[in-house]
Amino acid sequence: MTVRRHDPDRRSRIIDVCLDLVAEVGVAGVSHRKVAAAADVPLGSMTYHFAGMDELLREAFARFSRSVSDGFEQRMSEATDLATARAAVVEIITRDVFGTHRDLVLTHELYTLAAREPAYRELTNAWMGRSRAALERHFDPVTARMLDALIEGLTIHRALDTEAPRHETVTEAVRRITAAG
Amino acid sequence: MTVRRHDPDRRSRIIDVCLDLVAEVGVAGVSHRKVAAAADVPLGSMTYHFAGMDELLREAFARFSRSVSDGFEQRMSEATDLATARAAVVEIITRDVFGTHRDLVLTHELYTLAAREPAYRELTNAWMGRSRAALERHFDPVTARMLDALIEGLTIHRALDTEAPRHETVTEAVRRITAAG
DNA sequence: CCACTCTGCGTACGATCGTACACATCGCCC
DNA sequence: GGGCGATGTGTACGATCGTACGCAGAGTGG
Repeated sequence: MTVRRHDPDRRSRIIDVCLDLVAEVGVAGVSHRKVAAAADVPLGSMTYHFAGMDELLREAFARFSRSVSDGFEQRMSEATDLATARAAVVEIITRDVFGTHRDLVLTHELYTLAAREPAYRELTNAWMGRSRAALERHFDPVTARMLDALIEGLTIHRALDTEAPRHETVTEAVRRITAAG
Repeated sequence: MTVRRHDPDRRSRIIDVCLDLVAEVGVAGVSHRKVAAAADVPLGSMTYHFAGMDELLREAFARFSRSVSDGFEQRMSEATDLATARAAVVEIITRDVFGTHRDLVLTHELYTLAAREPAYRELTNAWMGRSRAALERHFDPVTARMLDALIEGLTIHRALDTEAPRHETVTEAVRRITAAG
């Protein structure tokens, strides 16, 4: 016995596995036992590292939202002028944000939690704040707000509507919003 | 004993109570027992009227999405020209859609389910289809698409961001999207 | 007015859940 | 090298879950 006595990344690995599990079965479907099994750690390790499921979920979604924001900033920072900034936004909508099914599901799980519990709303607030800040490197604040909302709506409709908006539609929508008033 | 032998609206009442309960504690938090208690029906009545929790949830969200769509169509049907149509969209964003906390939470719960299970995606598809059709009474199809996405994004950001977009921002965003290309 | 069917209910069962807690093992300091 | 915190683990408990199932009444045809 006594395998893996020293496993310093265990806590972090649990968080990652928890995210994968949430993506698969939803917040409603996760349990300490399932996470423990998926992460290949004993059940007692859950209560040792996390005070409860809430703490684990909050840390998991904090990590998730930070990573998405990182990608967003990265993409926007590569733009140099209006044209490339517009193109970056289109890229974000059609590729980045919900590029994987995992990200799509996790985003909605987070929104659902945020809609009900203020603690999670802090995460979405920070997320949206960073998005807007990144957009404001290229657009005025009001336009950035609109763009951020447009990105949100288009990505959701891309994911949840069988007739996804065509690429030209996305490009045109970004053009209209970013057209000088 | 033997109270309420004849109770023809029972099934419908269970569905309504289930929606309220989901709004309160989330899909993750509902159970046959809690719904039964809230609806003041015996536990056995749950399995009698519904094959399982899935069936109950699906019917509940079908009812919810239909009622939201009804309100959307109602609001858009009252518009008579471009100006009133634009105003109607602004009204929808700033008042109707997530006017109540209940609607906000239920919408996200539904989206979360739809992101993972195709059965629920049929509901969101129908919902978005009806929204677009209502918008197309006043705008061309491509613009209707963009508008629908914009409504989605703005309502979400209104709900999940402490710094909600101001009313003029919403008006301006609608104006830009609906400006003739 | 009896018997039979069908609607609806109470309860009980096995599974699974979160959490607590006693115990094993390791690294370290004297 | 021997004791002693610190770290990590296994198990057991009470609660809650979905669901099945036997039974009680009400309605109805004869």
